[in-house]
Amino acid sequence: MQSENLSDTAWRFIHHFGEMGSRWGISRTVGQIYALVYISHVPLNADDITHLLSFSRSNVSMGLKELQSWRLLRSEFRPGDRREYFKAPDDVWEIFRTLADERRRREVVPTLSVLRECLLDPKVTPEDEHFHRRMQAMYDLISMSNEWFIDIQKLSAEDLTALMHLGAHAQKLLHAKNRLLSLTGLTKTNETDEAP
Amino acid sequence: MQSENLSDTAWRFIHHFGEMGSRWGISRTVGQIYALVYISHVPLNADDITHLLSFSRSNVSMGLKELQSWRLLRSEFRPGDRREYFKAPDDVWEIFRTLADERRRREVVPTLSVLRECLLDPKVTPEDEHFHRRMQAMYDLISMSNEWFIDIQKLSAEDLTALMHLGAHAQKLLHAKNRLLSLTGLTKTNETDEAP
DNA sequence: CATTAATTTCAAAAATCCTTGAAAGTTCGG
DNA sequence: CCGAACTTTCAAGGATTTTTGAAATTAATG
Repeated sequence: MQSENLSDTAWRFIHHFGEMGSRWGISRTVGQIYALVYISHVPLNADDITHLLSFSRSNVSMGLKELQSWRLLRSEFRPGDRREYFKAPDDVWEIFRTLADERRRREVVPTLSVLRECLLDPKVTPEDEHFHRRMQAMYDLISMSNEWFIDIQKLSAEDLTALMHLGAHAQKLLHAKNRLLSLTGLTKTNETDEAP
Repeated sequence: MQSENLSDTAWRFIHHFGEMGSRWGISRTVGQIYALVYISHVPLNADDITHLLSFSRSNVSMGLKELQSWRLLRSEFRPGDRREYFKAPDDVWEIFRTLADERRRREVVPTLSVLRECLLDPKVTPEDEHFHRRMQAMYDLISMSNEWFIDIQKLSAEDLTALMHLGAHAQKLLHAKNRLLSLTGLTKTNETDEAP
Protein backbone atom coordinates (compact mmCIF):
# COMPACT_ATOMS: atom_id res chain seq x y z
CA MET A 1 0.00 0.00 0.00
CA GLN A 2 1.85 2.96 1.35
CA SER A 3 5.40 3.62 0.35
CA GLU A 4 8.14 4.29 2.87
CA ASN A 5 8.67 7.67 1.34
CA LEU A 6 5.32 9.22 2.11
CA SER A 7 4.58 10.72 5.50
CA ASP A 8 1.45 9.61 7.34
CA THR A 9 -0.10 13.00 6.79
CA ALA A 10 0.56 12.94 3.07
CA TRP A 11 -0.82 9.44 2.88
CA ARG A 12 -4.01 10.40 4.69
CA PHE A 13 -4.50 13.34 2.34
CA ILE A 14 -3.87 11.22 -0.77
CA HIS A 15 -6.06 8.42 0.44
CA HIS A 16 -8.97 10.74 1.18
CA PHE A 17 -8.85 12.36 -2.23
CA GLY A 18 -8.74 8.93 -3.80
CA GLU A 19 -12.04 8.14 -2.09
CA MET A 20 -13.50 11.49 -3.05
CA GLY A 21 -12.41 11.04 -6.63
CA SER A 22 -14.27 7.75 -6.84
CA ARG A 23 -17.48 9.56 -5.90
CA TRP A 24 -16.88 12.22 -8.50
CA GLY A 25 -16.54 10.19 -11.64
CA ILE A 26 -12.77 9.71 -11.63
CA SER A 27 -11.21 6.51 -10.39
CA ARG A 28 -9.55 6.08 -7.02
CA THR A 29 -6.18 5.74 -8.70
CA VAL A 30 -6.54 8.96 -10.64
CA GLY A 31 -7.65 10.78 -7.50
CA GLN A 32 -4.63 9.55 -5.59
CA ILE A 33 -2.24 10.42 -8.38
CA TYR A 34 -3.55 13.95 -8.50
CA ALA A 35 -3.48 14.37 -4.74
CA LEU A 36 0.14 13.25 -4.75
CA VAL A 37 1.13 15.54 -7.58
CA TYR A 38 -0.75 18.36 -5.89
CA ILE A 39 1.10 18.20 -2.57
CA SER A 40 4.48 17.27 -3.95
CA HIS A 41 7.07 19.97 -3.47
CA VAL A 42 8.80 18.92 -6.65
CA PRO A 43 7.54 17.82 -10.08
CA LEU A 44 7.19 14.04 -10.40
CA ASN A 45 7.68 11.65 -13.28
CA ALA A 46 5.61 8.53 -13.89
CA ASP A 47 8.13 6.27 -12.19
CA ASP A 48 8.22 8.42 -9.07
CA ILE A 49 4.45 8.07 -8.86
CA THR A 50 4.62 4.32 -9.50
CA HIS A 51 7.00 3.89 -6.59
CA LEU A 52 5.33 6.30 -4.19
CA LEU A 53 1.81 4.89 -4.65
CA SER A 54 2.74 1.32 -5.65
CA PHE A 55 0.46 1.16 -8.65
CA SER A 56 1.52 -0.56 -11.83
CA ARG A 57 3.42 1.54 -14.26
CA SER A 58 0.67 1.29 -16.89
CA ASN A 59 -1.98 2.32 -14.43
CA VAL A 60 -0.03 5.47 -13.66
CA SER A 61 0.45 6.14 -17.33
CA MET A 62 -3.28 5.91 -17.99
CA GLY A 63 -4.05 7.99 -14.93
CA LEU A 64 -1.72 10.75 -16.04
CA LYS A 65 -3.24 10.66 -19.49
CA GLU A 66 -6.67 11.10 -18.03
CA LEU A 67 -5.56 13.96 -15.81
CA GLN A 68 -4.08 15.63 -18.85
CA SER A 69 -7.36 15.26 -20.70
CA TRP A 70 -8.87 17.21 -17.79
CA ARG A 71 -6.17 19.86 -18.30
CA LEU A 72 -5.17 19.53 -14.66
CA LEU A 73 -1.45 18.97 -15.10
CA ARG A 74 1.50 21.10 -16.05
CA SER A 75 4.56 19.27 -17.26
CA GLU A 76 8.18 20.01 -17.97
CA PHE A 77 11.21 18.32 -19.44
CA ARG A 78 14.76 18.53 -18.19
CA PRO A 79 17.93 18.74 -20.20
CA GLY A 80 19.50 15.29 -20.53
CA ASP A 81 16.38 13.54 -19.20
CA ARG A 82 13.68 12.23 -21.47
CA ARG A 83 11.10 11.70 -18.79
CA GLU A 84 8.19 14.06 -18.39
CA TYR A 85 7.81 15.71 -14.97
CA PHE A 86 4.34 16.63 -13.80
CA LYS A 87 3.01 19.15 -11.36
CA ALA A 88 -0.33 20.70 -10.50
CA PRO A 89 -0.95 24.42 -10.99
CA ASP A 90 0.16 26.49 -8.01
CA ASP A 91 -3.16 28.23 -7.69
CA VAL A 92 -5.95 26.06 -6.18
CA TRP A 93 -8.54 28.35 -7.72
CA GLU A 94 -7.22 27.56 -11.13
CA ILE A 95 -7.53 23.84 -10.41
CA PHE A 96 -11.14 24.12 -9.29
CA ARG A 97 -12.04 26.35 -12.16
CA THR A 98 -10.54 23.95 -14.68
CA LEU A 99 -12.25 21.00 -13.09
CA ALA A 100 -15.60 22.75 -13.06
CA ASP A 101 -15.19 23.97 -16.62
CA GLU A 102 -14.30 20.52 -17.87
CA ARG A 103 -17.33 19.01 -16.19
CA ARG A 104 -19.43 21.78 -17.66
CA ARG A 105 -18.25 20.87 -21.13
CA ARG A 106 -18.50 17.14 -20.68
CA GLU A 107 -21.75 16.93 -18.78
CA VAL A 108 -23.68 20.16 -18.70
CA VAL A 109 -23.43 21.07 -22.37
CA PRO A 110 -24.52 17.60 -23.59
CA THR A 111 -27.35 17.62 -21.08
CA LEU A 112 -28.57 20.92 -22.46
CA SER A 113 -28.48 19.42 -25.98
CA VAL A 114 -30.57 16.46 -24.94
CA LEU A 115 -33.05 18.71 -23.19
CA ARG A 116 -33.27 21.01 -26.20
CA GLU A 117 -34.01 18.04 -28.46
CA CYS A 118 -36.62 16.71 -26.07
CA LEU A 119 -38.25 20.13 -25.94
CA LEU A 120 -38.58 20.17 -29.74
CA ASP A 121 -40.52 16.89 -29.81
CA PRO A 122 -44.22 17.18 -30.63
CA LYS A 123 -46.58 17.21 -27.67
CA VAL A 124 -49.53 14.97 -28.40
CA THR A 125 -51.02 14.03 -25.03
CA PRO A 126 -51.68 16.16 -21.94
CA GLU A 127 -48.87 14.22 -20.24
CA ASP A 128 -46.53 15.43 -22.98
CA GLU A 129 -47.52 18.97 -22.10
CA HIS A 130 -46.54 18.29 -18.52
CA PHE A 131 -43.23 16.66 -19.49
CA HIS A 132 -42.52 19.71 -21.56
CA ARG A 133 -43.08 22.10 -18.69
CA ARG A 134 -40.90 20.01 -16.38
CA MET A 135 -38.09 19.72 -18.88
CA GLN A 136 -38.31 23.41 -19.67
CA ALA A 137 -37.95 24.26 -15.98
CA MET A 138 -34.87 22.07 -15.77
CA TYR A 139 -33.46 23.46 -18.99
CA ASP A 140 -33.88 27.02 -17.76
CA LEU A 141 -32.11 26.34 -14.51
CA ILE A 142 -29.21 24.42 -16.02
CA SER A 143 -28.82 26.89 -18.84
CA MET A 144 -28.73 29.80 -16.47
CA SER A 145 -26.17 28.11 -14.21
CA ASN A 146 -24.09 27.31 -17.24
CA GLU A 147 -24.08 30.90 -18.44
CA TRP A 148 -23.41 32.11 -14.94
CA PHE A 149 -20.40 29.87 -14.61
CA ILE A 150 -18.94 30.96 -17.95
CA ASP A 151 -19.36 34.52 -16.81
CA ILE A 152 -17.91 34.04 -13.35
CA GLN A 153 -14.91 32.21 -14.74
CA LYS A 154 -13.53 35.48 -16.07
CA LEU A 155 -13.03 36.89 -12.59
CA SER A 156 -9.67 36.85 -10.82
CA ALA A 157 -9.19 34.78 -7.68
CA GLU A 158 -9.28 38.00 -5.65
CA ASP A 159 -12.55 39.22 -7.07
CA LEU A 160 -14.10 35.79 -6.65
CA THR A 161 -12.98 35.66 -3.05
CA ALA A 162 -14.47 39.05 -2.42
CA LEU A 163 -17.76 38.03 -4.02
CA MET A 164 -17.91 34.84 -1.98
CA HIS A 165 -17.30 36.70 1.23
CA LEU A 166 -20.14 38.93 0.27
CA GLY A 167 -22.34 35.83 0.05
CA ALA A 168 -25.99 36.37 0.77
CA HIS A 169 -25.36 40.04 1.43
CA ALA A 170 -25.10 40.37 -2.31
CA GLN A 171 -28.86 40.27 -2.30
CA LYS A 172 -29.08 43.60 -0.50
CA LEU A 173 -26.49 44.97 -2.83
CA LEU A 174 -28.60 43.85 -5.72
CA HIS A 175 -31.62 45.66 -4.39
CA ALA A 176 -29.50 48.73 -3.83
CA LYS A 177 -28.33 48.46 -7.41
CA ASN A 178 -31.84 48.20 -8.73
CA ARG A 179 -32.80 51.34 -6.87
CA LEU A 180 -29.77 53.10 -8.25
CA LEU A 181 -30.43 51.95 -11.79
CA SER A 182 -34.01 53.10 -11.68
CA LEU A 183 -32.60 56.52 -10.85
CA THR A 184 -29.94 56.62 -13.54
CA GLY A 185 -32.14 55.01 -16.20
CA LEU A 186 -29.62 52.27 -17.12
CA THR A 187 -30.96 48.90 -18.33
CA LYS A 188 -29.89 45.31 -17.75
CA THR A 189 -27.54 43.98 -20.47
CA ASN A 190 -27.56 40.20 -20.19
CA GLU A 191 -30.27 37.70 -21.06
CA THR A 192 -29.37 33.99 -20.96
CA ASP A 193 -29.98 31.69 -23.89
CA GLU A 194 -27.83 29.46 -26.03
CA ALA A 195 -27.99 28.92 -29.79
CA PRO A 196 -29.58 25.54 -30.72
CA MET B 1 -35.88 -2.03 -21.64
CA GLN B 2 -38.42 0.63 -22.33
CA SER B 3 -42.01 0.15 -21.31
CA GLU B 4 -44.87 0.66 -23.74
CA ASN B 5 -46.19 3.39 -21.53
CA LEU B 6 -43.35 5.87 -21.84
CA SER B 7 -43.09 8.21 -24.78
CA ASP B 8 -39.83 8.34 -26.71
CA THR B 9 -39.16 11.80 -25.38
CA ALA B 10 -39.69 10.75 -21.78
CA TRP B 11 -37.47 7.75 -22.33
CA ARG B 12 -34.68 9.84 -23.78
CA PHE B 13 -34.86 12.21 -20.83
CA ILE B 14 -34.88 9.38 -18.29
CA HIS B 15 -32.10 7.54 -20.00
CA HIS B 16 -29.86 10.59 -20.13
CA PHE B 17 -30.29 11.33 -16.45
CA GLY B 18 -29.52 7.72 -15.68
CA GLU B 19 -26.18 8.16 -17.44
CA MET B 20 -25.54 11.47 -15.73
CA GLY B 21 -26.40 9.97 -12.36
CA SER B 22 -23.79 7.28 -12.83
CA ARG B 23 -21.13 9.96 -13.28
CA TRP B 24 -22.28 11.76 -10.16
CA GLY B 25 -22.04 9.08 -7.54
CA ILE B 26 -25.58 7.74 -7.77
CA SER B 27 -26.37 4.59 -9.71
CA ARG B 28 -27.95 4.53 -13.14
CA THR B 29 -31.10 3.02 -11.69
CA VAL B 30 -31.48 5.71 -9.07
CA GLY B 31 -30.93 8.40 -11.69
CA GLN B 32 -33.61 6.92 -13.92
CA ILE B 33 -36.06 6.52 -11.10
CA TYR B 34 -35.66 10.15 -10.14
CA ALA B 35 -35.92 11.37 -13.72
CA LEU B 36 -39.16 9.42 -14.07
CA VAL B 37 -40.62 10.71 -10.83
CA TYR B 38 -39.52 14.20 -11.80
CA ILE B 39 -41.34 14.34 -15.13
CA SER B 40 -44.35 12.33 -14.10
CA HIS B 41 -47.54 14.37 -14.06
CA VAL B 42 -48.90 12.24 -11.25
CA PRO B 43 -47.31 10.73 -8.10
CA LEU B 44 -46.04 7.18 -8.62
CA ASN B 45 -45.87 4.14 -6.37
CA ALA B 46 -43.07 1.59 -6.40
CA ASP B 47 -45.00 -0.79 -8.65
CA ASP B 48 -45.69 1.92 -11.22
CA ILE B 49 -41.95 2.57 -11.38
CA THR B 50 -41.18 -1.14 -11.60
CA HIS B 51 -43.46 -1.48 -14.61
CA LEU B 52 -42.48 1.73 -16.35
CA LEU B 53 -38.73 1.17 -16.09
CA SER B 54 -38.71 -2.65 -15.95
CA PHE B 55 -36.38 -2.90 -12.99
CA SER B 56 -36.87 -5.52 -10.33
CA ARG B 57 -39.20 -4.55 -7.57
CA SER B 58 -36.41 -4.68 -4.96
CA ASN B 59 -34.15 -2.49 -7.03
CA VAL B 60 -36.86 0.15 -7.13
CA SER B 61 -37.40 -0.16 -3.42
CA MET B 62 -33.72 0.38 -2.70
CA GLY B 63 -33.54 3.22 -5.19
CA LEU B 64 -36.45 4.99 -3.56
CA LYS B 65 -34.87 4.52 -0.18
CA GLU B 66 -31.67 6.11 -1.40
CA LEU B 67 -33.51 9.03 -2.95
CA GLN B 68 -35.28 9.55 0.34
CA SER B 69 -31.96 9.59 2.16
CA TRP B 70 -31.06 12.44 -0.18
CA ARG B 71 -34.32 14.18 0.81
CA LEU B 72 -35.29 14.44 -2.85
CA LEU B 73 -38.76 12.89 -2.66
CA ARG B 74 -42.13 13.97 -1.33
CA SER B 75 -44.61 11.21 -0.68
CA GLU B 76 -48.29 10.83 0.05
CA PHE B 77 -50.79 8.14 0.98
CA ARG B 78 -54.31 7.78 -0.32
CA PRO B 79 -57.42 6.75 1.56
CA GLY B 80 -58.10 3.06 1.01
CA ASP B 81 -54.69 2.46 -0.57
CA ARG B 82 -51.72 1.28 1.44
CA ARG B 83 -49.12 2.09 -1.16
CA GLU B 84 -46.87 5.12 -0.90
CA TYR B 85 -46.95 7.56 -3.83
CA PHE B 86 -43.85 9.55 -4.63
CA LYS B 87 -43.23 12.81 -6.40
CA ALA B 88 -40.39 15.28 -6.78
CA PRO B 89 -40.67 18.84 -5.46
CA ASP B 90 -42.34 21.18 -7.95
CA ASP B 91 -39.53 23.70 -7.77
CA VAL B 92 -36.34 22.69 -9.64
CA TRP B 93 -34.34 25.13 -7.55
CA GLU B 94 -35.35 23.28 -4.44
CA ILE B 95 -34.16 20.01 -5.96
CA PHE B 96 -30.77 21.40 -6.89
CA ARG B 97 -30.35 23.09 -3.58
CA THR B 98 -31.16 19.90 -1.68
CA LEU B 99 -28.81 17.88 -3.85
CA ALA B 100 -26.00 20.36 -3.39
CA ASP B 101 -26.58 20.62 0.33
CA GLU B 102 -26.59 16.86 0.76
CA ARG B 103 -23.32 16.55 -1.13
CA ARG B 104 -21.91 19.33 0.96
CA ARG B 105 -22.75 17.41 4.13
CA ARG B 106 -21.59 14.05 2.85
CA GLU B 107 -18.45 15.07 1.04
CA VAL B 108 -17.35 18.60 1.73
CA VAL B 109 -17.71 18.58 5.51
CA PRO B 110 -15.78 15.30 5.96
CA THR B 111 -13.10 16.56 3.60
CA LEU B 112 -12.69 19.67 5.71
CA SER B 113 -12.30 17.46 8.80
CA VAL B 114 -9.59 15.39 7.19
CA LEU B 115 -7.77 18.51 6.04
CA ARG B 116 -8.05 20.07 9.49
CA GLU B 117 -6.53 16.95 11.05
CA CYS B 118 -3.74 16.86 8.51
CA LEU B 119 -3.00 20.51 9.17
CA LEU B 120 -2.58 19.79 12.88
CA ASP B 121 0.11 17.15 12.28
CA PRO B 122 3.65 18.16 13.24
CA LYS B 123 5.83 19.41 10.44
CA VAL B 124 9.28 17.87 10.72
CA THR B 125 10.84 18.08 7.26
CA PRO B 126 10.88 20.93 4.73
CA GLU B 127 8.55 18.80 2.57
CA ASP B 128 6.10 18.75 5.46
CA GLU B 129 6.14 22.54 5.40
CA HIS B 130 5.27 22.44 1.75
CA PHE B 131 2.49 19.89 2.25
CA HIS B 132 1.11 22.15 4.93
CA ARG B 133 0.98 25.17 2.66
CA ARG B 134 -0.69 23.17 -0.10
CA MET B 135 -3.27 21.66 2.21
CA GLN B 136 -3.93 25.02 3.80
CA ALA B 137 -4.60 26.55 0.39
CA MET B 138 -7.05 23.78 -0.38
CA TYR B 139 -8.66 24.02 3.02
CA ASP B 140 -9.14 27.77 2.62
CA LEU B 141 -10.80 27.41 -0.74
CA ILE B 142 -13.11 24.57 0.22
CA SER B 143 -14.00 26.16 3.51
CA MET B 144 -14.86 29.44 1.84
CA SER B 145 -16.98 27.72 -0.81
CA ASN B 146 -18.73 25.78 1.92
CA GLU B 147 -19.59 28.91 3.89
CA TRP B 148 -20.62 30.66 0.73
CA PHE B 149 -23.01 27.90 -0.17
CA ILE B 150 -24.59 27.82 3.29
CA ASP B 151 -25.06 31.55 2.98
CA ILE B 152 -26.44 31.53 -0.54
CA GLN B 153 -28.89 28.77 0.32
CA LYS B 154 -30.96 31.25 2.29
CA LEU B 155 -31.87 33.22 -0.79
CA SER B 156 -35.16 32.78 -2.61
CA ALA B 157 -35.23 31.38 -6.14
CA GLU B 158 -35.98 34.89 -7.42
CA ASP B 159 -33.05 36.53 -5.66
CA LEU B 160 -30.73 33.74 -6.80
CA THR B 161 -31.89 34.14 -10.37
CA ALA B 162 -31.30 37.86 -10.19
CA LEU B 163 -27.81 37.34 -8.77
CA MET B 164 -26.94 34.82 -11.45
CA HIS B 165 -28.07 37.14 -14.18
CA LEU B 166 -25.84 39.72 -12.65
CA GLY B 167 -22.95 37.27 -13.06
CA ALA B 168 -19.54 38.81 -13.54
CA HIS B 169 -21.03 42.28 -13.42
CA ALA B 170 -21.29 41.73 -9.70
CA GLN B 171 -17.59 42.50 -9.62
CA LYS B 172 -18.17 46.10 -10.69
CA LEU B 173 -20.95 46.35 -8.22
CA LEU B 174 -18.60 45.12 -5.54
CA HIS B 175 -16.06 47.77 -6.35
CA ALA B 176 -18.79 50.37 -6.30
CA LYS B 177 -19.83 49.05 -2.90
CA ASN B 178 -16.31 49.27 -1.56
CA ARG B 179 -16.05 52.86 -2.64
CA LEU B 180 -19.36 53.60 -1.00
CA LEU B 181 -18.40 51.84 2.23
CA SER B 182 -15.15 53.69 2.47
CA LEU B 183 -17.22 56.84 2.41
CA THR B 184 -19.76 55.76 5.01
CA GLY B 185 -17.17 54.06 7.25
CA LEU B 186 -19.04 50.73 7.50
CA THR B 187 -16.99 47.51 7.97
CA LYS B 188 -17.28 43.98 6.61
CA THR B 189 -19.16 41.60 8.93
CA ASN B 190 -18.36 38.07 7.81
CA GLU B 191 -15.15 36.06 8.22
CA THR B 192 -15.16 32.38 7.22
CA ASP B 193 -14.02 29.62 9.56
CA GLU B 194 -15.57 26.54 11.08
CA ALA B 195 -15.20 25.17 14.60
CA PRO B 196 -12.91 22.06 14.77
C1' DC C 1 -55.23 -13.24 15.18
C1' DA C 2 -55.03 -15.05 10.61
C1' DT C 3 -54.89 -13.25 5.98
C1' DT C 4 -53.48 -10.47 2.52
C1' DA C 5 -51.08 -6.60 0.44
C1' DA C 6 -47.20 -4.19 0.42
C1' DT C 7 -42.23 -3.29 1.50
C1' DT C 8 -37.56 -4.48 2.85
C1' DT C 9 -33.55 -7.40 3.43
C1' DC C 10 -29.93 -10.17 1.86
C1' DA C 11 -26.95 -13.30 -0.39
C1' DA C 12 -25.98 -14.75 -4.96
C1' DA C 13 -25.60 -13.62 -9.96
C1' DA C 14 -24.62 -10.24 -13.44
C1' DA C 15 -22.62 -6.27 -15.06
C1' DT C 16 -19.34 -2.80 -14.87
C1' DC C 17 -15.18 -0.76 -13.84
C1' DC C 18 -10.16 -1.03 -12.51
C1' DT C 19 -5.63 -2.90 -12.64
C1' DT C 20 -2.05 -5.37 -14.50
C1' DG C 21 1.86 -7.35 -17.27
C1' DA C 22 3.31 -8.34 -21.64
C1' DA C 23 3.98 -6.56 -26.01
C1' DA C 24 4.12 -2.84 -29.19
C1' DG C 25 5.15 1.98 -30.01
C1' DT C 26 7.96 6.27 -29.73
C1' DT C 27 11.84 9.12 -29.54
C1' DC C 28 16.39 10.28 -29.06
C1' DG C 29 21.61 9.96 -29.29
C1' DG C 30 25.06 7.92 -31.68
C1' DC D 1 19.35 2.90 -38.93
C1' DC D 2 20.21 0.77 -34.20
C1' DG D 3 19.47 0.30 -29.56
C1' DA D 4 18.39 2.32 -25.11
C1' DA D 5 15.10 4.67 -22.40
C1' DC D 6 10.56 5.66 -21.81
C1' DT D 7 5.59 5.53 -22.72
C1' DT D 8 1.32 3.62 -24.33
C1' DT D 9 -1.92 -0.01 -25.68
C1' DC D 10 -4.66 -3.95 -24.89
C1' DA D 11 -6.72 -8.14 -23.52
C1' DA D 12 -7.13 -10.90 -19.39
C1' DG D 13 -7.96 -11.17 -14.64
C1' DG D 14 -9.49 -9.12 -10.39
C1' DA D 15 -12.46 -6.01 -7.68
C1' DT D 16 -16.20 -3.53 -6.88
C1' DT D 17 -20.81 -2.18 -7.62
C1' DT D 18 -25.54 -3.24 -9.28
C1' DT D 19 -29.34 -5.97 -9.81
C1' DT D 20 -32.16 -9.62 -8.73
C1' DG D 21 -35.44 -13.16 -6.68
C1' DA D 22 -36.61 -15.51 -2.70
C1' DA D 23 -37.54 -15.11 1.94
C1' DA D 24 -38.50 -12.22 5.92
C1' DT D 25 -40.91 -8.33 7.71
C1' DT D 26 -44.39 -5.02 8.47
C1' DA D 27 -49.04 -3.22 8.57
C1' DA D 28 -53.91 -3.11 7.84
C1' DT D 29 -58.34 -5.61 7.56
C1' DG D 30 -62.06 -8.56 8.48
